[in-house]
Amino acid sequence: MLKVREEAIVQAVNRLLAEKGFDAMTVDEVAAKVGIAKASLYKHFPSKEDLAAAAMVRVMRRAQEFFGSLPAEASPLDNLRAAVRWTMALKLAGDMPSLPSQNSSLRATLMANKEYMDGLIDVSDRLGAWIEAAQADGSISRAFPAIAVLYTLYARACDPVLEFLQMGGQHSDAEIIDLVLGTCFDGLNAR
Amino acid sequence: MLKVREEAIVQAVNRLLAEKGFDAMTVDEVAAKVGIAKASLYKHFPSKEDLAAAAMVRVMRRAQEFFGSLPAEASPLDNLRAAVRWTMALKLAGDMPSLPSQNSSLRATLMANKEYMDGLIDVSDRLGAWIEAAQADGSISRAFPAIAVLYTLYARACDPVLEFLQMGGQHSDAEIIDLVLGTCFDGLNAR
DNA sequence: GTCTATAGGAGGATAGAC
DNA sequence: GTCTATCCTCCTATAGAC
Repeated sequence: MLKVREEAIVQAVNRLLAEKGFDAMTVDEVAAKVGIAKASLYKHFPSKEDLAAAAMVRVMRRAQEFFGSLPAEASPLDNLRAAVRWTMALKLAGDMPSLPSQNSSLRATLMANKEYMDGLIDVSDRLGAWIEAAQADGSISRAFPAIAVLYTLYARACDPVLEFLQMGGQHSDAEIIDLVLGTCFDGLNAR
Repeated sequence: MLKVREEAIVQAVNRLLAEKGFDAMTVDEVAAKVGIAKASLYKHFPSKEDLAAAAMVRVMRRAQEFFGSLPAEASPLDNLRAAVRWTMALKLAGDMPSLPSQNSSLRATLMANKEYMDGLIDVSDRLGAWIEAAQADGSISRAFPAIAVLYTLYARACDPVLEFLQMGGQHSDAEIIDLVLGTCFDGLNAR
């Protein structure tokens, strides 16, 4: 019962974080969306920052589940592309929470959250291993440090190009994903 | 005299917008940075949104000046790469103001600002012309709609990869620019 | 046009009853 | 654990003297 209620809270937080971002989201909105009083929220989560952290933990878990669903025979590059596709689909669906990278109290709460940090490290390790394997087999360029490739992939989760193209209304979500995946892996230059 | 004072204000706003973003920036900080009282600020600019708009007008003007300084013999692709370089250098130097794309009162103020809108349209037109020329001469891939290319270039102005790499401390600003320029134009895949 | 002082309101968090 | 009612801080914006 408690778990169900808290899942509903975190889901509402997730949507609001995706829609408006952390700063613009208010705790009153979260309470209204869940349909409970604000004070009740604070019985479940001690602060707004912890609400956001719970949403991040949730999305990290979903990423790990997605990784588990990937076919074993896929190449490292296939896995990287699939991961980026999954991330962009989440964002286009309005389910990718977005946090400001500069907010320090939020950063502190996140980095103190063991579940989030463990998930982040696990996800980064898996992506990192695929990146190095893909560079070893020659599918990803060796000109870039693996960490730069990792950051570039992570950045697709908050790429404004996605929402701009979506707002334009000229392309379906699937087309947008293909487009941005193309610019990301193939580059803007003609091949 | 008034122009000098206002230029100092806008410069302070520009720095603060680059450092903390619009939401986290307070008018008190701006006043403190300039060294005048907050009420005096409001004699020059009617609102916080107008302060941000002035900073955006300034950066747009600087972009137009930069375009004017480009050599006439440069190819369209050269110009595009130079523009992205300039943008990223501005961001790495802490001089690229960053605004939340979802704030509606800010959007309204920006879109009501003729000087900003004219600058934005002029910049977009110049970039758009280079993009189409580069696609015509075969240097930029024709697989992407010109508007998607334009968005992709604009997005380098707020690319988190830049600050992440900068925070890592492993690369100089020049190396970071080369790296991200490489991922942007050449793609992650090996060529 | 600069200042001090303050209005006005939003929003995070808590008190205390049930 | 849920509610209502409130506290308190921060921040934008303005009043009014000089």
